[in-house]
Amino acid sequence: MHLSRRIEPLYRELAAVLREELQRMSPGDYLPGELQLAARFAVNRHTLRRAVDELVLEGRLLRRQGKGTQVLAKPLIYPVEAGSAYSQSLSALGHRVEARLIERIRRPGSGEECRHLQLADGSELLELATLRLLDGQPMSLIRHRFCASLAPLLADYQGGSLRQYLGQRDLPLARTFSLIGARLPSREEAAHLLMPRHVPLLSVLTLSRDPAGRAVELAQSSSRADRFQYQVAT
Amino acid sequence: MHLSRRIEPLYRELAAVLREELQRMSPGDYLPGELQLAARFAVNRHTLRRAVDELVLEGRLLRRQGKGTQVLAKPLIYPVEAGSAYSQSLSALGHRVEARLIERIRRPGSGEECRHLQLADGSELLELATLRLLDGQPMSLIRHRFCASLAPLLADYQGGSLRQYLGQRDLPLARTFSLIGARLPSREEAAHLLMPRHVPLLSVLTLSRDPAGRAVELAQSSSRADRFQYQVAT
DNA sequence: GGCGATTTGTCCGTATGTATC
DNA sequence: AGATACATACGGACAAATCGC
Repeated sequence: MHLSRRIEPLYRELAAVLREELQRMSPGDYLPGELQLAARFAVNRHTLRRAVDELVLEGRLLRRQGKGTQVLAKPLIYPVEAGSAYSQSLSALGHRVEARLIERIRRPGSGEECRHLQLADGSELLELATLRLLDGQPMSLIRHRFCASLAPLLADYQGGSLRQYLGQRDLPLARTFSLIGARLPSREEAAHLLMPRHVPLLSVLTLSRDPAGRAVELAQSSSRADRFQYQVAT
Repeated sequence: MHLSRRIEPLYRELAAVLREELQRMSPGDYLPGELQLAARFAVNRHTLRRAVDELVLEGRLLRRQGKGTQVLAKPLIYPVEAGSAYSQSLSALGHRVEARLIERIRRPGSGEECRHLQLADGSELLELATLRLLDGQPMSLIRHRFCASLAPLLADYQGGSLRQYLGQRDLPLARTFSLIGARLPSREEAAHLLMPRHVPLLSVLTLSRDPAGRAVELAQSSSRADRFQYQVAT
């Protein structure tokens, strides 16, 4: 049925055409519907979808069921000072920083978590999950874990800088070490961060201590690697 | 035709089942064929393929046309001190470290490279590319860039620890800063590192200075994020 | 809020191409 | 050359999310 032996599969040729056309579109624009595009290229809708899959995987398009497929902006990279608090270094650069609390749960800690926090194995932890936005764009997810005894102190936290919140309540924190890795996002993480599945997350595990040296917070931040770099000064 | 409203799409449920079953298989094992698996779960082959797609994207499976679909090894993660020399921290832990020189070229530096190295714009650079292996497994690619005037000093380098080589020639180096990011490998990088395209690289740009404070080496290391984490102590 | 219309998401069926052994 | 495996492409159907009326 195929007219000639193509060197490239059809869906990849389509992807190349679309990729080229995207450059003449503006971020935020919507692609024509799938049926419409499939008709234009005279291919089956599945073949067109497969082509669009490629561009979604490359981070160029965002698909939303019921709405359409949108052209994404080319990402900027924000270098973040690894040593300082999350919000400070960026807002100092004139960026608008937001932190939204998206989850607050109590649960028993894993062995490793309790070890880091110097708690007895299986101690109850308070976990807060926050979504960080930079200039309105979702950038990072952070899971903060505290000993559950700190729950009263954190009861009023609803968003904004967590470091500042704790500092105002006489619990200033300082980082003691960080473990930096990278991985692909889970489906939930990708959904929260409005990002494609294939773009890596830069993942940083940090342990923070109070002035007396007690381990207080174990935080796991996961940031879009296409928008973030961590800078470590020595 | 659907029996009930599923919370998760079928292909994701299948993926979860397969992911679980993979843990009882050994690296190198082949999955049963797609038709066979589809029959076992009583789904269409496309639906099964979609489930396997998920696991391939997660880096758990390797598909090869005509051969089959193979279980990949669960990677070990080596924490590496970000501040110290590459070889030292790992060989101290009892790992076998190798460095192979794979390229040596002279070329004009880009604006950014020259700026970091405090050279005039367009100055000639010497670039060495090394492949690092840990316990026989390729782990990292490093591109070292020096001012070309150092070429005589580096003429004899053929592999092994570069820091040690320079230290023995009265040019000890110390890191001044690191910029850490993550990205997916290029086709070439994936080939050198014998890794799948969808596993992220942890990428670290470091500038090193000699005891007099002169910027000497700009190094860009790219390490398999499924095997490496960087540890930063503060 | 309800109700279509539109758009993307999932699933099935079938056929054929291509790589490997 | 034949068998088997994955890859691509076509087709149809319905589900689920979104939006406007």
